[in-house]
Amino acid sequence: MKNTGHDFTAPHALHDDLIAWFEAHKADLPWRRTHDPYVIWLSEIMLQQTQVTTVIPYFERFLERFPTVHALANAPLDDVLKLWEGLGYYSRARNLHRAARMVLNDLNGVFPSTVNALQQLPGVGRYTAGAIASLAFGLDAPLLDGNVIRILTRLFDITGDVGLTATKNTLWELAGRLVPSGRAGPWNEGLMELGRRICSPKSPDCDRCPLSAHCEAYRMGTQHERPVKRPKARTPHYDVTAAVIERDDGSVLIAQRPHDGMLGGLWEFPGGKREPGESLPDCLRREIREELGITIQVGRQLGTVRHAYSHFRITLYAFACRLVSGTPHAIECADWTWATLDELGQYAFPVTDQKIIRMLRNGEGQLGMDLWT
DNA sequence: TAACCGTGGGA
DNA sequence: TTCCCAAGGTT
Repeated sequence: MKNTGHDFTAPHALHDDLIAWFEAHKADLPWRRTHDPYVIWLSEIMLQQTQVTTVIPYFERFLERFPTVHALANAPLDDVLKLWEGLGYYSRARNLHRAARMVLNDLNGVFPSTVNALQQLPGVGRYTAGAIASLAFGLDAPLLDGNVIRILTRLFDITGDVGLTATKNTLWELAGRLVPSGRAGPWNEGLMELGRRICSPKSPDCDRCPLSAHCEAYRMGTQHERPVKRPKARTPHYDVTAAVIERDDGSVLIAQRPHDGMLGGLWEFPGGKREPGESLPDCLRREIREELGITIQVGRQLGTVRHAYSHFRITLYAFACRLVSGTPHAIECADWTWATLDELGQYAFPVTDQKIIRMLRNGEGQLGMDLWT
């Protein structure tokens, strides 16, 4: 164990300074109006790798539609994904739904109330378990997220690479020793609020920081160099095609992605990644044949969408297409259907396909007879 | 362990 | 434009 030279088992000005600042400056966030473990749980899942301002409208809509864990467990997964549409990391929605059913079926509807029991729920890791335990149940549990990592590496001027397990273990151990008995909730939440508003990654506002007197990095002038992390590799780029296959009645064909993997369970215009040397129409015809077992004619290009995912970038080329032969049947997709432009709103789409839909609605990509003349 | 998993905002 | 980053978890 690394000796930080501090004894945090006794009351310490660090705790009082942070909690006093938090009580004076904390924002009025929707999930701070309750201790309902279901509500805290929902907020923590949504807040994983997602900023507060992004989460708020999703949180409000979700809670209105699913006010209790019972309501969530009894809903179809497709309804949950629709409410998650655009929020990203969709495995969170699938795990949330599965966990709700576990609470109902395996735990008699009683939400788990210990760190270990919470961590048994799918989608709940060490951080989220600590957050629910301390914020909903008032337990003396630590948590370690990006904010707390930043604050602790600065407070104690920790130079280890935070991507390494050894450094993470040190930080978890430190976070555990720092939790003030009986005040874990405001302490943990105060750390995250401080990290978000004052101890920011690029431009920490040390002049307004209630902890600057305790901060070793501030004393040494190294706050901009903490935390230490190794740079990540550049992301590759791919060309991707999408087919807007229109029937005579104006409906278009959409396919549901497999429930595991990227964007699992969401709907999209069928298509896929272009192989080296392959033309865009060839790519489209191949992908549609492999996905749905049909042959299409590729018409006019409707537009392009550029998008950056976590680990790669794409340029998506959307084409107007017609069915030539065959009957669609699910091969590499989970499901498929024909839908009119109005009906598309019932399905959950990734943002890229939402942009294609927007093109169609704006008339930028006019479908119909003039495609072929 | 390291790769994978989305999206939007800010510098 | 490009890069980083955000109340992480899973495999």
